[in-house]
This record gives sequence, C-alpha cells and structure tokens, in this order.
Amino acid sequence: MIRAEAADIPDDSALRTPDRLRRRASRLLSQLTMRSDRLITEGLARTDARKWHYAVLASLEEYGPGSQAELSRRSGIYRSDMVGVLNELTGRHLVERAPDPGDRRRNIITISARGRRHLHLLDKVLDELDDELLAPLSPAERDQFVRMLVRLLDHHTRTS
Amino acid sequence: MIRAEAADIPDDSALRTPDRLRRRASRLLSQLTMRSDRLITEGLARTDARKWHYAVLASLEEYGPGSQAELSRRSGIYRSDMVGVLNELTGRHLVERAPDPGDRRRNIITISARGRRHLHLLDKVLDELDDELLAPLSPAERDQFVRMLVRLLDHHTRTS
DNA sequence: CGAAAACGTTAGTGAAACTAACGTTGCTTG
DNA sequence: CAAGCAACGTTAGTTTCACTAACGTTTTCG
Repeated sequence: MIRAEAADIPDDSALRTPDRLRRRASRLLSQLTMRSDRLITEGLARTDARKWHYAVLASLEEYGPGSQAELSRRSGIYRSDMVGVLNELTGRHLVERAPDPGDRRRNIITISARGRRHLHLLDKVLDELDDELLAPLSPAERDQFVRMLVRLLDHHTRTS
Repeated sequence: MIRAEAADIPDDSALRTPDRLRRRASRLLSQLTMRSDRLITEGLARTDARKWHYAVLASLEEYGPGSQAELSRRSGIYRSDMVGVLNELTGRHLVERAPDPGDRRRNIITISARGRRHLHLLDKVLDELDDELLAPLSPAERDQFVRMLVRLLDHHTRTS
C-alpha cells in the first residue's frame, strides 16, 4: 500500500526476489553453498565417491595412519558417522582397518596404494569442480576470495 | 610412508586438518555457511523468528501482497513449505491470509502493520548478524566479498 | 465441452549434522 | 592394586532441510 507501483514498469514481482534478500551475505552464502554442494556431490558421485571419502583419504595421506577418533578430529566428521564412511572405504579397498596391537580400543586405519591412486583422481576431479564453481572470477579474484573465506572461517572457529 | 615426518616438529596430526581440505573453495564455503546459518538461526530465534519469516515479509513489503505461489517463487521457499511458514506468520499476526475473490484457487497474503514493524526489527537484527559474520573484513573487503558472491550465485543460477 | 494447468495442502523421502548411550579397554590416583 | 574416570568404536535415534508426489479444487485454453 505504501509502496507505489509505477504503471510503466513491468510487474515482475512474481519472479524477482527482493533486493534485501539478494544482498545479505548470510543468504548469499547459503544459496551459493547449496549450489556448490550439489555440484561437488554430483561430481564425486560420478566416480563413486562422496566428499567424506576425500576428507579421510586426504588426511591419511597427509598425516599418515591413525585411529578412527583421530581421523574424526582431523576431518571434522563425527566419530559416529566415521564408522559408515570407513565401511565404504574398506569395501572399496581404499583403506585398511586393523586393530591396534598396542591399544585394543583402537583401530588403525591405513591408506592403501589403491586408495592413494583414488585420492589423486579425486584431487583432479575436485580441482575441476572448484574451477567450475569459481568460473566467473579471475585467477587473482579467486585467490582473494579463497583468502577471505579462510580468514572468515578462522575467525569463527577461534571464537567458536 | 612417502611423507617424511620431521622429528623436531611436534606432531599435531591429531588435531590439524589437512591443507588440501582447508584450501578447497567448496569446503570453505560449506564450513563457513554452517557457522553462518547457525549464527542467523540462533540470532533470529532470540526474537522468535526464523529466516523464512524474513524472506516472506521482505518480499511482501517490497512487492506488495501476493498469492502463496507468488511468494514461493519470490522467496525460493517451496510452496509446500510455504504453508507452514504462513501458518506461523498468521499466528503471530504479522500477515493476513484471505481468499482471493477474483480467483478462488488463490489466497492473498498481506503484510500487517505489526508485520512491517517486525520486519524492520529483523532487518536490524540481521544487519548486526551480518556484521558479526563479516567482522574480520574491512568495509571495502566486505563489499568486494558480497559482490563476488553475487557474481558467483548469478552465474550458477543462470546456468541453473 | 474437455483437457491441461495452477492453486493450496498433506505426506513423505533422503541426506546431513548432531546427541546419547552401550560395552570394552586403558589410564590415573588414592 | 583397586576403583573411577576417560577414550574408543559402534548402534540408534533426533532434528532439520531441501525436495518430490499426489490430492481435490478451480481456472484457463484448445
């Protein structure tokens, strides 16, 4: 009622999302992340993988074997969910799960040769997907964007 | 095995997440968005609101009354979920839902005076929350960041 | 007139983040 | 050394969210 409707402007109110919504950083983030997640999930599915696979494999290659709880802490996956991820990874022979002789509570998870090869494949796939995700940005801008993301995330994990 | 362990560097492999993971734009986005969503959800909960409420109210103030399907298209909320959101909003008397005399399939949703006041409150709350979210960035950087987000999102919605 | 589409609504799916509790094993400390 | 607490792997369950399917009703279009 307050807001006047100019008769000469075509009424696209049925389609257009309000500017306030389009500008909110928080909303932009969720929307973009939704797209990004779908992109990644679908891309990885094409090679029979899921993003948690990558997290675990990368952590194994980078820091060596570890217990499930360790992997959980490194990758941010809850240890209750880690069970399923490791079942999938052992099922694909990308990883080996063996009891720790020194501490019988633990399982020691080791990446296999095949797992290492798979990880490098996933690295390629993800490089391409990230490329697609950041397509509209120039290399310099991508760098900047990623650095900002790191700063923001670091800030909000420190102040948890 | 390939990767050497320098003996003088303390082994923080239990805590640290692999660098590969920390640099991936897609992962950074999901992680940050998770924080952001929590921030927003909790912040809005303090005033008994949810983010969908804001989307609907903003769309109503910006483009005037509309049918549920219209609101759905404007705000990106599925029309199946819109029902519940509007129930909550009418319950709080922020919005009125009346049958359209000209088309008996439709309901016409109108924002109330109280709804308008509530919207402006939410605007303030969200301004503060976005501020908190982007705290580590300078004003210029925030601007840049938001613009990049817009470009990225636009690109991925055009190419749907 | 008859078919197709749009409307509001209900129900339900699938994935993800997260919590709780369990029995087992190890560590600490009185 | 015994007792109590902590860490481990595992199972089960909750909640939330984006999304789909189907329905009866009403309108539009060929």
